[in-house]
Amino acid sequence: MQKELTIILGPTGVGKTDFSIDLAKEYGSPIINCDSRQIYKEMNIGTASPSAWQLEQVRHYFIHTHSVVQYYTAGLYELEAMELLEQLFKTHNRLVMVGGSGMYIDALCNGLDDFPPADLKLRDSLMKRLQEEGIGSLRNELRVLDRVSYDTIDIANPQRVVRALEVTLQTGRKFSDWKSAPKKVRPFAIRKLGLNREREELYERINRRVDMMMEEGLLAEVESLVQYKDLPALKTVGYREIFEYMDGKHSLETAVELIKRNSRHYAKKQLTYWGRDKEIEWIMI
RNA sequence: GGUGUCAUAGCUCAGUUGGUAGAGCAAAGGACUGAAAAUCCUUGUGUCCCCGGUUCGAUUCCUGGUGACACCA
Repeated sequence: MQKELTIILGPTGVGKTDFSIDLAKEYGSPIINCDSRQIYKEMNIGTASPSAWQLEQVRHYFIHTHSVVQYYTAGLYELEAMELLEQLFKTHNRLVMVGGSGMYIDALCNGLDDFPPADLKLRDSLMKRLQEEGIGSLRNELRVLDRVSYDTIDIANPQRVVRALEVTLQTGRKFSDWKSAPKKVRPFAIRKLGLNREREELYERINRRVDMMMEEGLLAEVESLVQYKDLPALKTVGYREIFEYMDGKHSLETAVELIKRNSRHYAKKQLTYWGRDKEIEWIMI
């Protein structure tokens, strides 16, 4: 029998968790998470992770399994998740995956090119140059070292310029050359189910959920993570705004409003990301 | 009741020495190959509160009205 992976995706707050548990029960499948923040054991309330009760219903993978102090990326996720799927498909024909991180999903479905692991020291020094010399300097260097990337990537986006330069300098091979590989073919079928709701309803759910997070103790959760506030994992909606409140940048009330707004922005950004993926079957709830 | 200030985009406000107007936020659209809940790009027509007056022309000046706020009674 053909092995099949069903991926449930959709904007934050749409109701993926409940949907995935129902489907997993129907399929007799565990749930593989592909949410880039629920992976972290330190982040619970603010990432709207499944509740303890929900976790008892179905076996979950990649929920609270990693630490924010680890450097984690879509590339590592691709490797770990593929290995897990290989194991699970030995005993299952159908598996359920759920999450909202578009890039993690793409990494799993199509694979990323085999860049070497990032050299974080090099990245830091490039970031420092970005601050001191401005983006123009880095752009010029990229134009000399890798003209194709210079012409094709979003040159206005510092993160992209730094990344292209970082790979080129680190490997001695142009970033654009690394990207030429075709998509990887997976040894199982993939079905993508996209959940969506009327925009207004989605936004109301998001706003309400943020209030609930505050009632459940989001403030205390974030306060307990101050020591990690500068790590990439903590640059996350719901955490960043409260760190800013703790720094006196705005009131707690304002922080909550900002979390709501930024969550709405995030939901919209997710929908834009998936807009071009024609493989997704959309379900309006 | 009197005096004063204000009334412009969904919100907060700027501005037009008289030639029908623009910022921030909200909102909408887009990009995306190891930071991705990240990072970046694009989009601003609205009875300029209402009636009248002056004027070639009023959102702008003037009379009156309405509403909000402040102070005085």
